[in-house]
Amino acid sequence: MSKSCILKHFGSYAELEPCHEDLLCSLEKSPRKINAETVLCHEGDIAEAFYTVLSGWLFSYRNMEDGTRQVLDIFVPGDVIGLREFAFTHRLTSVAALTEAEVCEFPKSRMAEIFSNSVLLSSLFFAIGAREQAVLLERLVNLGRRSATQKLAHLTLELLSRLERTNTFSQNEFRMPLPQHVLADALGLSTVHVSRTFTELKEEGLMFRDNNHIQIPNIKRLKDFAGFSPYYLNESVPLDSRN
Amino acid sequence: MSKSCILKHFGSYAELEPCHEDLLCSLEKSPRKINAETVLCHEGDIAEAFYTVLSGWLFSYRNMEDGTRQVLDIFVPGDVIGLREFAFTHRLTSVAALTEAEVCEFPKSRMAEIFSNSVLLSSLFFAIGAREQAVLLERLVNLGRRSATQKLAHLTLELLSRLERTNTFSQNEFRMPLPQHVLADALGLSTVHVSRTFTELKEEGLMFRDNNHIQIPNIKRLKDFAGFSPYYLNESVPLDSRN
DNA sequence: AACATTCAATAACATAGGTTTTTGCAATAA
DNA sequence: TTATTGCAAAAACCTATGTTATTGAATGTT
Repeated sequence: MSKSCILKHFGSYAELEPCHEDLLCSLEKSPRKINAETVLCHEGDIAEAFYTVLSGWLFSYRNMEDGTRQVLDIFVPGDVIGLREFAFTHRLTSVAALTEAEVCEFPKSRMAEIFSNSVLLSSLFFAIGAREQAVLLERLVNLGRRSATQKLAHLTLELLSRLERTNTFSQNEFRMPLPQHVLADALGLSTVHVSRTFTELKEEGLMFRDNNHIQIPNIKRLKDFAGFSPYYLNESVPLDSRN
Repeated sequence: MSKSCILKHFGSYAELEPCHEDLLCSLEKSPRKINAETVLCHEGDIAEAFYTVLSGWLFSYRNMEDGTRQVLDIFVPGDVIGLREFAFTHRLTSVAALTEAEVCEFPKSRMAEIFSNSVLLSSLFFAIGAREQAVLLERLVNLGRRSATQKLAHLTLELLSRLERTNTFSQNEFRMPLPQHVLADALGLSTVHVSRTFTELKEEGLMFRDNNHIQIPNIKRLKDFAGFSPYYLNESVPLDSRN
């Protein structure tokens, strides 16, 4: 849990000057701890704040009328939760924690402040929103036109790739604290089929999972298999740091 | 084709003053006509401009390695094409016209101008991006957790709802110029199954289609059936018009 | 007219993934 | 130790949707 995870995250998109850093840091005041399995907010609640994720994993989801559920976002440290609700009075999804986590609440109204004080930070937030769209887009492709094995491999690679933006680790293994029923709800599959799919990936030697621990013996092979190209996560327009 | 479609569209989100209108109108200089079936830009191209849609329908898509295709956005008059590529140097998807259409190109660099000149317009563009996210989110739910009939009904209702924001018409019928293979690629289905699904909806009396013309005898019944709630399209935060 | 092309409907058959159920294995509680 | 609970694996069976083909209607082309 480094001092400012959001700084590290935002800083990976643009050169930040002290004035920007101060403004960003002020969005991480008074962190709040939440336990695993705890619901942070509910679909339909009044949405008056965003959250930055300091540590831990969270996810957003929608409960369907037929008792089914769709998982929509997975949040890791450095992410901002709820940006899209800037345009809405009520929450579009519920959000819950997957692990113990720390989040910092900051009110929507602070966005106006950002828009009026800094062109760079305005651009930066706009760019973050654009990247969120790119992630959703890729998930749409995943759900629409890939097989269960590809879906699972692709989502795993997406998460690994996003973690690599701010962390470095052994490249071919990492912890992914998503139980199979959450993966199922994220990929539009049944839990049983997620299990089958893991054993299939294991039998193919593409990917191994043991108790949330993922191992990928040959990343390139898995990427080819899943049709994963990371440019939608890692390529970005350099933003100018004046003002 | 009214004089400024984008004004009408943006104006439905916030009270615009003359200075904002001037700025927005300047994004609709020199419209360019494109024919149906024409490709406007290709995935991987350098992305240096957005487009506003003056008239006609377009769609964005991704061609997959296995010859398959995923349709990602459907654009109608008033929409902005390519906003999400603000954060990328290359296009994430290809875009093509469904009907004869008119679009206006404006360079990405104009966004900086907007960010530095008007807090209201900054907020507005941010809000448009947020709404685009909400649409993608709902599509994710659609692909992940709904049956083929619900998917088709839901997408139809989404489009009707979006058109109603700036147009008014007979409420239960409209023109939806999407051939079945485009619907299939948007919903992750086969063309054959889209056809089956239309006849099923017809047999249930929920929805009729003849040559791109859609009729919905009982909107409420169809919305209930599809699990469609329009708040993600029509509810919005009022934006302040100072500056 | 004759022909080609596109789009949609239909049928017959194949399969990926869903459902239900049983089992095993940890981790925690009693 | 013995229950209890929560995941995950596996098996058997079911169904929604995919695939391949055929046909017809509408439209465009020569």
